[in-house]
Amino acid sequence: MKVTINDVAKLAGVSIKTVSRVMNNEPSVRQDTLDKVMAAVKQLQYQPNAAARNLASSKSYSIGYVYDNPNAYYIIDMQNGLLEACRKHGYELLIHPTNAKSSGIVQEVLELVERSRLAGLVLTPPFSEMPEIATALDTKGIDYVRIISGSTPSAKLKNCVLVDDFTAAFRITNHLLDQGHSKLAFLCGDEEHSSSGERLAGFQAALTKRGIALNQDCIIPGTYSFESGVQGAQKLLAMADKPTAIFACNDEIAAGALFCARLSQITIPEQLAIAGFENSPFSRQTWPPLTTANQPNKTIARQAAELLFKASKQSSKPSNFEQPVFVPELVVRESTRNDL
Amino acid sequence: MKVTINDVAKLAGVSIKTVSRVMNNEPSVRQDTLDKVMAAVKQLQYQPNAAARNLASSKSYSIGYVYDNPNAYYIIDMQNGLLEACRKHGYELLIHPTNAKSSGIVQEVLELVERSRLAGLVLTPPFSEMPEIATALDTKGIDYVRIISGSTPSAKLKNCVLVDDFTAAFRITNHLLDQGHSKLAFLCGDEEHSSSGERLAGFQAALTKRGIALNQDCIIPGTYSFESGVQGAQKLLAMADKPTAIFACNDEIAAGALFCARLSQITIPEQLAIAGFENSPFSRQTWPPLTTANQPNKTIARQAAELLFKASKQSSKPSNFEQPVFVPELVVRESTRNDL
DNA sequence: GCTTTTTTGACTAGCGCTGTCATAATGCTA
DNA sequence: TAGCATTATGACAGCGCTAGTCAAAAAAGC
Repeated sequence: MKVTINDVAKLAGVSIKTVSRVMNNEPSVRQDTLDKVMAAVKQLQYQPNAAARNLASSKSYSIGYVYDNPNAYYIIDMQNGLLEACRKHGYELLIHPTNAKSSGIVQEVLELVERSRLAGLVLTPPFSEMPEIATALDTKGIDYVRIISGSTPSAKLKNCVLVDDFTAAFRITNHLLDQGHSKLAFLCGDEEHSSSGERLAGFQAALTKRGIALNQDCIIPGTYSFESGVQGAQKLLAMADKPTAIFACNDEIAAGALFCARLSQITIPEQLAIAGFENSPFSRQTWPPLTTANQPNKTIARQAAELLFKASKQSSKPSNFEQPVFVPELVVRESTRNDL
Repeated sequence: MKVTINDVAKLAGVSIKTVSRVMNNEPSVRQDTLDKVMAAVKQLQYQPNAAARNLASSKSYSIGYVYDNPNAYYIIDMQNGLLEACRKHGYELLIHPTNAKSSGIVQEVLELVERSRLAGLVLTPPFSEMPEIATALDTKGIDYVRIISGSTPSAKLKNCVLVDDFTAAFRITNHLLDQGHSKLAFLCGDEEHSSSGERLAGFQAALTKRGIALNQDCIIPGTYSFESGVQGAQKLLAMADKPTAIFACNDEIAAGALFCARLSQITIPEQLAIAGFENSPFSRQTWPPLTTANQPNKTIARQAAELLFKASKQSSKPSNFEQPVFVPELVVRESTRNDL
């Protein structure tokens, strides 16, 4: 029933210690003994007891995913990506949704790591952008990888996976301009998410480059939610000089804007173009479908986890970090295509 | 730094074993020693080491959630509900998405439990409806709770949380009939999910009760997906004698039907009423918003976990199971309200 | 064939906790 | 208040594994 390291050792005709060496990828094991052991492992379907391992080595084989994000699609994608990497490397994933705005958040994260003996943490916005968390983790020597908005790797951004929101937003905006729009508006996401700021910056840069003036009233603060999109669009559509194109900070906001436009009997894309960001499933399910930028969350998450594993294995080399950069690609759909 | 049970014992002036007793809510600890220990625990912020506990007791403090469901909102709600219960009882949650249709699924689940030393499993459709899984778990003596479609508690459905899809569907259909519709259609979900069958049964029962004939061609097989809704609606709208109301098996299908109707220039709800099921966030985000049935997934999940904990604590009493029944409530919105 | 290097094994000592069972403290009865 | 039944507490072994130390064995090098 329960297979222990002993059984494997016996079957392979080697000592416990050797099996242990194999299981922990220690060097100085000959190829043929390694094969013998692996064969026995496979035959017995041996799975080392994580608890015992953990206890004996004070290493752990699980990582944590801390998040506070109302976007179900985002979370699921992230989770699946992390899980994929975890399975590959024999780790477990502990999910920890929490409230980013609670006062004891740093303490909470620290306790989580300690209590569950985590090997490391994957942080998404807004946690990945909270310096107090990074500092606390650094101090305690806890490994972590942040998924963060940015385009240029740098030392300060060690252990980060970057998502180049700026460039993606720049391209979306260009697309809007290419459609002949000149009165553009921007619906922001939560301001504590730097992605919102980056996307806005990309938007502005594109306008500037084309020499198109931006009415500052057309930048509407908001949150990453459908409701925020509805309200933001309401404000915009109430303006005397209505914009003809809206760039929403994510698909949910865009869907809200679409909803509002429909309420106001405005046709999309003829009277108003709307673009979103993220390429979440419902950007395909609105009517008309949304132009957006494809943010490969699952892949991003997988990379983040891989980085974390790499880090915790050679935790001595701190500066040698890769910093993958993802640039979400433009996806054009009917919500902006008035040329069709 | 690292607080062990030893430190607590010393500070409280008792033996390690007594602290252990307190931590495990064992009886026969006097009130005053209990207080002393609790004080020490609080002062040191002691958190028992799960790995050591696990190893020593061969009990485990984590449960698994096995799922295969493309519906992000559903998963997130379930997860959050489970997590809530887990936190309350000091358990951890291990999530395990997988493919229900893979051939080795029973084996996979069994291995999962063994490898991760799980205290039990929460199963949602379609896993909760696979007899081979229930049998395998029973044989191995593994605790589990199923979330399943049904209205009447029974011995066969021990360790189940029931969702009364039949009654909810009956009510939705009644609502449709109350709006004056007589040509109704039904868009099914995956047939391996019994919820689809139950909802269809409720639908049919309501029609029968009112003496309204149902055109069998108006029952369209499908899956729980947006695309399926689009395709299903396409078929219905191509019929010579179009239905005037569609009951979709869930909100996603309904959204797909809505999408299709829009493509066909059909106005909702004037020319066609559409109802969904589940009350997921986007039932509020379509245009017009969807009439649906509110399925309290988070609460359901919490209950399921609570049941599981109860079961694993007193695993000797098998028949004494509660079987909570949830009846999703009708939520009327614009997609069916042609009286307004 | 002999030395050097690389692999392997036997053994030991925990990791932090729980289970068992013996012992001590307390409560109860007469 | 002795004498017994209870209840509360503690000593100790051990869960399955890792890690370190050496020593023995095997392979490689000259």
